[in-house]
Amino acid sequence: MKCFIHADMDAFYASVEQLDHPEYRGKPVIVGGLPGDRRSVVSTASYEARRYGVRSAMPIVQAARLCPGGVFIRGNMERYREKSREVMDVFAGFSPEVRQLSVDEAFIDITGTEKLFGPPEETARKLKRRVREETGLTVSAGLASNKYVAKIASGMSKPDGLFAVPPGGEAAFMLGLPVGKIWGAGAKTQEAFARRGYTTCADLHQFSEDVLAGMFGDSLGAFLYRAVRGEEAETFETERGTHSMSAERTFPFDLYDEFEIETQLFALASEVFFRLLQTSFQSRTVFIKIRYGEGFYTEGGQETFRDPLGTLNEFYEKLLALFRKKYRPGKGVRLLGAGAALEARNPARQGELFDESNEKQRRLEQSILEINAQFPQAALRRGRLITLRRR
DNA sequence: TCTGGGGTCCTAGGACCC
DNA sequence: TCTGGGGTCCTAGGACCC
Repeated sequence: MKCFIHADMDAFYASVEQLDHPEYRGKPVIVGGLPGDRRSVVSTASYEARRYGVRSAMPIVQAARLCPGGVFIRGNMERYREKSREVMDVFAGFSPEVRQLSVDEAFIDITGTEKLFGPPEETARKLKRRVREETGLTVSAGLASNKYVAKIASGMSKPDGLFAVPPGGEAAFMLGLPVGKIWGAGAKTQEAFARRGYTTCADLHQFSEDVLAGMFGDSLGAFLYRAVRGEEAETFETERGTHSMSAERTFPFDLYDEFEIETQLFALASEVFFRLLQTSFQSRTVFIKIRYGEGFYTEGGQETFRDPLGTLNEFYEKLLALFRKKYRPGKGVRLLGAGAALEARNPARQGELFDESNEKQRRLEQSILEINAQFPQAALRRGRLITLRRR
């Protein structure tokens, strides 16, 4: 019998802030932006802040109205990632099979670890204690015979709880839940449930897989059929790798000036390209994203080329061409994004990356990358960005 | 109350090939 | 001389997750 823990940190970013700043403990902490930050949203609200109605994804200005006395913090991803590594190290002490889902949660396969840590519930309690002792943070745990049910169970126990679904009790556990608890059915699917009058998993359980597929499409239908029965989600069974890399920025005020927009595009291209250089991937596909202030309307464009990208300059030129093709002049740009689809580097064609014409440019870009890595504060970038900073 | 940033996966249509 | 069918790659858009 398989046995999994889903471990999910409680209000992770806010908890790290309260750990690092004892004066914030017991206070409503809101990570995501300062009260005056236009267009920022709440990333994490501490449980104290949730009592005021503050929630993730809520605009910061709204959070500031609900909780004027709150401690507002923009956030420090570097620090959260560092803390995340500490937590994951603790998990690794309980099983070699740890599957990290995001910065603050993971599945831990504890199948067959009874001799080392005792029965599953005891193991989960030990894990929670170890996380608290070694990192100063609390974690909620769900325990079940498969990852999907463990994931839902951990959500039932927040904060700092433990919820165990007994083996064989998976379907009964799911059937008692409202459709809102189905992980993988978001706002749109919830609306579709509501239109049809479905409120609990039991309402969905009465349908065959074919009927669900007819209502929701083959893929979602098959997923829902399994989910309400407490069966493993197939997406958890396939190992997934990195397929793309991107950066995007929402501007406090819409941009209208084309030079400024293109300068921002260059900044995004630099970010992505230098991150790309630090991986073992190459890219032949670039993409952009434009969101207009008017109507919150978003459109994208992408293009695939025969040969992999060689230089930042080349990446930027390709993004710029796409942008000029898509952009509707005169419209205010709210958000701009740039990215690249990744593929394994082809060693046979490696030589082409270093062809004559690109070699000088590549060396220059590589040294900029190295200097930036060594002296982050130096921020050595191309002239175009320096111009941007002065404006 | 206007709605972040970084990702993955799915769908649907068109091009192209056999 | 009326236009099959399956596989694969590409593009655009959307749903969903934390």
